[in-house]
Amino acid sequence: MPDGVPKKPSRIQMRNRRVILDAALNVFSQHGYRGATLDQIAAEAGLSKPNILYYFQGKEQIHLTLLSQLMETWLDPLVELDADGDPKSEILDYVQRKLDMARDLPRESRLFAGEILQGAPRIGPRLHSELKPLFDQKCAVIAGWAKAGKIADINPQHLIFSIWATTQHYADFEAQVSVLVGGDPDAHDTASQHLREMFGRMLCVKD
Amino acid sequence: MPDGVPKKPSRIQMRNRRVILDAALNVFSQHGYRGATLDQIAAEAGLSKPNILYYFQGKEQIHLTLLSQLMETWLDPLVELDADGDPKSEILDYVQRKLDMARDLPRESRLFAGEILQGAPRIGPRLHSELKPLFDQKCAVIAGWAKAGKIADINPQHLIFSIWATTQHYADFEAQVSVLVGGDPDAHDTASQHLREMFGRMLCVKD
DNA sequence: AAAAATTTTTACCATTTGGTAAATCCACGA
DNA sequence: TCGTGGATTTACCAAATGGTAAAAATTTTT
Repeated sequence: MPDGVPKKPSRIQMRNRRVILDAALNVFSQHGYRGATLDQIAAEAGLSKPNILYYFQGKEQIHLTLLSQLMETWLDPLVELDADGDPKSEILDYVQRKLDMARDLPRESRLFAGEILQGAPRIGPRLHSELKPLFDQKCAVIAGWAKAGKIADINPQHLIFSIWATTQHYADFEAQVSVLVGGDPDAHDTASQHLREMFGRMLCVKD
Repeated sequence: MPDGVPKKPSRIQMRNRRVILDAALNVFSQHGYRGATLDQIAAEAGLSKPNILYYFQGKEQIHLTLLSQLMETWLDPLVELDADGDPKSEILDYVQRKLDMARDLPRESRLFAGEILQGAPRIGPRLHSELKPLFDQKCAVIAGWAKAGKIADINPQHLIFSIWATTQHYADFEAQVSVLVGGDPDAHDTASQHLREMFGRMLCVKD
């Protein structure tokens, strides 16, 4: 048998790994890294603690696996921002994709927020190696649009920060948002309309 | 001696309480509630753990004291939003005050963010009793300005959310921001200019 | 200075928590 | 059906953690 080549995971392995990661996402996103316990994760997954540790080397590895998987999903909307598309609608569509993600993946959003809030102790390196290059590239695209007069002359970096901040706010600060605008079933659409209006105006080229 | 009337705290009590709360703010804001330990707080404060517990009933009370004190500071910029002032500059000044707070009180911002991120388990009641009434009141003020044609017809609730999100982002996501725009000494001014531009455009009454 | 009150330290304790060793269970191919 | 390797449980453990009791030290009051 060739060494170093892991054999393909069995059906049970596939299922349990997924179950554990899903349970861990619930617990980590709600309580943060140190606030989460293996017992909680095990209970949520319907498995025993030693059984969890049969599939993952430890608590940190579970957390790291989640963050790694998340990275790709998280950057995807920005990857899709097309330099050859219509500038204004490219950016507004990006806003919409991020807002939809905050609605559809609030646990992931909070997991990421918690990690950054604590100084990115575990995902820091990937911010440099993965996020930074993509960010710089897309900033250059936006700067190009601005220079060409296709959109207003704004600061691309801070524009992206504002998009991240406003969209993720609805997931990360949901506890506060729900207190202040509780029970509105159309909340997502209202937010979408508001952000479209805001960033639409921001990008308009003034005469 | 009259019962229930606490005598005034001594000089030592005043000093140590302040020292402990400052140390706790450092630790809680960096590691979150459960991630923080009394030993860490004690070390940071330069006191022994039992001595900490001589001044506060327990870990939770320290955290709660911090959040309580923070509430006032946190709402202050919004309190100052004046219904009788010039609408556009009132709002832009509010943005500026919030951004300055993110720069000057990043620990407080992260403490608050961490609490909300985890579902506001300890400060939840105060969101209802203190934040909500103020929020509703100021939303009404802004709605009045919009109705009177003094500013664009925007959604006041989501406008405030966007202001909170964009300003606090610089404190709460500082680990990410510093990776992406590292080492710019004028970062705060650049952000200020960007937000002025963005919210200024947002509020302009279109013809 | 002596007494009283407050502050600090020393020495603990019970529980929680991440993790391990080894025995047992079980699915599945020969 | 029986053996085998993967999957699961049982029974632990050491360290960390929030917290306490009581003695000792220090400050304040008389």
